[in-house]
Parts: sequence; C-alpha cells; structure tokens
Amino acid sequence: MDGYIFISYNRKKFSVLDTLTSGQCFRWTERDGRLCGTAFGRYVEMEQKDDGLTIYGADKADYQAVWRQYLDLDRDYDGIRRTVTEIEPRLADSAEYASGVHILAQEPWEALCSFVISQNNNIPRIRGIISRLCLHYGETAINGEFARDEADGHAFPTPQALAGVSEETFRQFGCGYRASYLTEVSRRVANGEIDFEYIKKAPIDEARKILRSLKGVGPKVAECVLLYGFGRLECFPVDVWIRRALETEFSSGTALIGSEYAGVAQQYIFEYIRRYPDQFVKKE
DNA sequence: TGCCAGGCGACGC
DNA sequence: GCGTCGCATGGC
Repeated sequence: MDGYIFISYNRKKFSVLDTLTSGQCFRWTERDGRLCGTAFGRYVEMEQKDDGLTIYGADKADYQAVWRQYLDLDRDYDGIRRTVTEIEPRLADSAEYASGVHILAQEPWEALCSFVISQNNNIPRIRGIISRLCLHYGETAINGEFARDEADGHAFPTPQALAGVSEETFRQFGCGYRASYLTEVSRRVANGEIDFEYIKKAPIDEARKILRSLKGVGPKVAECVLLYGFGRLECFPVDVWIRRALETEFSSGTALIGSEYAGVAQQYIFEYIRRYPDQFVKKE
C-alpha cells in the first residue's frame, strides 16, 4: 500500500487498539500489530507507537478530512474523565481501565444498520453478518485491493444497495428475524424518508423519535446510533451488560444518566464489565 | 449441549 | 403505561 501519514502527538492515553476493538464498531481487525479496516469507503491500516500514530493508505488530506474526526482526536478526554468521575466516583475503575477509548464518529448509516443487526446478538456474529453484507453489496474501497481480508476491502453498502436486497436474502446472510427490519430501514433511508442531515441538527428527543419510528429500532439501538453515528455524547445505551452494571455497582442509581458525557461513561463501563464480569455479580 | 448475545415488536392487562 | 413472550442464529 503506497503512502502513509504519521501523526505525532503526546496523548499518552488514547489507544487506537482499544478504541477500534471496543464494542462500538464491527469492522476493524488487529493483524500484526496494525488495526486493519475500512471506514468512509477507505481501507487503511493503523499502527500506534509511543510517539504517535501511523496510518498506512492515507495522506495528510485524508487525515484532515476523515481520520481526525473519526478517531475524535481533538476532544479533551482527560477533561471528560474528570467530569464524569466527579459526577460518579464509582466510575473511577472503569474510566481508568478504558481510558484509551474514544467515541468514534462513524457514518450514521453504518451505525444504524450495524446496531439494528446487533440486537439480541453477540459481537463475533454481528461482525460476521456485517462482513458478508460488505463483501456482497459494498463497493470496492479506496485501497481495497490491499486489504488482507476480502470483505475488509469493501465499503459499507449504501442504503440504496441494501434497499435492493430481499428479506429472504438478508436471512441467507444470517440476519435471522432482523431481516425484515433491514429491508424497512434500508428502504426508508434510501428513499429519503429518514433524513440524516435533519437528525443531525434536531433536538435530541426529536432525533430519538425519528429513529425509533423505524421498525427494529428501539431505545437501545437509537441511543447507539445517536452516540456513535451522530456524536451525541449524552446518549446512554443500555444493553444487557450495562443493565447488569446498573443492577449491581450502580444499584442505588447514578447521576451519570442524562449528563453531558453519559455516553462516554457508558463506554467505559461497557469495556470494563466485559473484561471483569465477575466484579458485577448481583449480591443477595 | 444448552445458554446467551450491545433488544425489539406484539400482545395482554 | 408496564410486564411477558417469541424470535433466528451461531459463538461459547
């Protein structure tokens, strides 16, 4: 792959590995110390060392236009951790454990589609389904020919591409009962009925309402789409893992929910409880 | 082998 | 409005 850009920084905390292998995205794989994958239709490989980050397959313009925002490198996560830990001191261990994780600024459509697939599903299987859909319906990515995995070399399929896929075909790709959700979601996004530009600017409850008007999008998926696809850091997705944490560690309630960076705190808790599930066992 | 997974819609009350 | 149930599939 020709060309790379090196971003020098002294952010000791940010971890490209922890961020791209966290539960918020499904298309990155670590190979030989590099994070390999495709976002915004571009295949790249990222490699982090002490003095900075190298992105193979990108130049300076790509970095400014795409990767800087995608990795959310301009935000003060140290400050956010101070804020959320002050609101909720019991967050300290999680925030420390996952301090390398940023909230990705993913494409809204990819986030919507991915989290519709994610419901009542496990991460390895979600990755498999998304991989197959990308391979069959995604355009070849920029630098896609260099991808080590064939599906990685494809962009996420457009709404228009998936709007042409039948429910039966979605089932054949392993989507299960989510197949009918995907046909509706694809159709309503492709025909412009669901307008991401409008959602982007809408008040948060209006945005929630629009997303939840889609069959297959409930409270949890809507929060994920808003958090990971629209940068609404106050959104707080509650899945079975977070539910577990709320019933144990935070059983007396937490002021995090509804606060400005609740979604970031949620991500810290999610990573921590999945690593140390035994620390979140309900006591009788 | 069952249990479970980044939940949701339908239904009954 | 709230609790329950069925749901497709495969990772573990």
